[in-house]
Amino acid sequence: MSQEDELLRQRHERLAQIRQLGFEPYGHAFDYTYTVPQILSEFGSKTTEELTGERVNVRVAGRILQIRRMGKAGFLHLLQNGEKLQIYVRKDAVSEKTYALYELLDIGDIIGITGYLFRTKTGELSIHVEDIDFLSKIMLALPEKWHGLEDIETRYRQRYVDLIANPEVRNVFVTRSKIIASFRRQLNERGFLEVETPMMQPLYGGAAARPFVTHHNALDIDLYLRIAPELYLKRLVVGGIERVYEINRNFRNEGISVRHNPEFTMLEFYQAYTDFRGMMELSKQLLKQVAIDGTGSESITFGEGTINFGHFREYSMREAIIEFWPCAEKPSLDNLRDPEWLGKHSPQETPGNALMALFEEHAEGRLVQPTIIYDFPLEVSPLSRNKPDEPDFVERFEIYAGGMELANAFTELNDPQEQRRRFEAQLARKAAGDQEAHMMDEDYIRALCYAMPPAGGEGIGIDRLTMLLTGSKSIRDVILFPLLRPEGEIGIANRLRALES
RNA sequence: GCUGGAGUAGCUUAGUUGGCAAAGCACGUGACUUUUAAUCACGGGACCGAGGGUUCGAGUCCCUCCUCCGGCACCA
Repeated sequence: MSQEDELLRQRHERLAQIRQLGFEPYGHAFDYTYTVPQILSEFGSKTTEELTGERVNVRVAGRILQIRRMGKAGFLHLLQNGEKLQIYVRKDAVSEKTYALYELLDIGDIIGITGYLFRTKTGELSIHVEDIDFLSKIMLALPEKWHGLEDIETRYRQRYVDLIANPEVRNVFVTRSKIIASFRRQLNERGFLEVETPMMQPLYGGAAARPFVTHHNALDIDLYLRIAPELYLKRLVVGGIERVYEINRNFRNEGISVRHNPEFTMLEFYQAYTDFRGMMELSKQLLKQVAIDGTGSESITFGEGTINFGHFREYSMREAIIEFWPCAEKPSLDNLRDPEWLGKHSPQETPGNALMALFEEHAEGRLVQPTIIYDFPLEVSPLSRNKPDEPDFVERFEIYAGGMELANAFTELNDPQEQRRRFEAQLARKAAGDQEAHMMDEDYIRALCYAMPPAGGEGIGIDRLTMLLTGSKSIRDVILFPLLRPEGEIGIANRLRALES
């Protein structure tokens, strides 16, 4: 018999013994008076004398992480909400039935404890157990206590085991939640309305990306999972929702990397009567406060250095290319304005695309400290307003930190004629084979024909920001269930069935 | 898609030039009523990712495939 089948059989047998003792091992409520973290924060500083002077009775539930049995007594560690508390069971302090249950407990079982707080000889705050409720039975073996679960594939596939074996993983997702809560609070305080717009769209747009396609049976139409909410949110600005935001998933049918997951979370917000300069100011305020709310400080450690969200450098795209040019003979601003020079230094088909490619090649990865890059070429910005004094460029900026693009913002294009021309240019690119070119969205143009107020808009990648604020090197570490290939036969159903026969 | 690396017991790992697959934790039995990776004794547990091949003999060498990780490409 294999090890795993042997363990299953042992635990199946123990389940029967627990039932024989009169415990119902699944699905009944347990009224606790404290959680483990509450006990630790409330009584963690109490002395032995204080705890014995005024006895503190508690009822606590949790998962057994460790058992140290010593004859007619034993110590267990309970895990709840990412924190551990020791409990102490001794034969002469509990009923015969409770002690019999204690002897059947496995690491990983979930139990409820009734008892009182005390400190052990070595000073550890613990619960002196008076009664045990059995709440749920583990059937499989947890990873070992010292190294925990290290296999990356298992950690992602079985995040539930990862969270038990590596309790610190929980902190990443606590921080992620704080980041999102901070954006919500800050935007709500500024009068922004949170909305939800379609994730399944008959036409996709608002970004350059290939979509996922799905099908609605009753209507018999193909739908696209959205690559961005942008065009819907701007329809709402037309409709008079002058400050609007959405925090939700985007789906892009492209490669996977340490910075890319096919579904990812984006904050997009739009504000009427401002422009990209206004969005810059707002971004700085939002990001600084999010860093504080998420980590307690505007300055965070990332890799070997620190990143300070209290200060943002600013370069035009051309300045950044010059600043970070890899060799001593740097190009001049005039070089970067010269289509011929750009054509010689990049295989891209247009000067704007060439400039963008040079920026991404030389500058992007080196923008570790929060940096605002502004002045984007028109060709890579189909939804941004032109710069009045330089019509081949647009009023757009991106924010980089930790060598990654975090945010993208611009003065929204609200001229329907110009928007029509931009869509037509995209259609031409699509006809020429660009699979990521935009589609013509006539309803969106119709909306602009009802007049959209001038507005600034911005998108912030929540996953990447979470990476920075939690020191995570891979986007998979900030997504609970990152996309992996299907696992294949697991076989647990067959093994459970075999236990019953 | 291209390219480098990894896959050995439930977990974490070792495995020499090709020669009987090891260890710690976990598990089982026994001892132990304040332990801290508890301790002590004994025991069970592996189709070495899958499939082929070379060989008297393959965890080890060769081929194909699967999964994961990193890089490139694509993208935010």
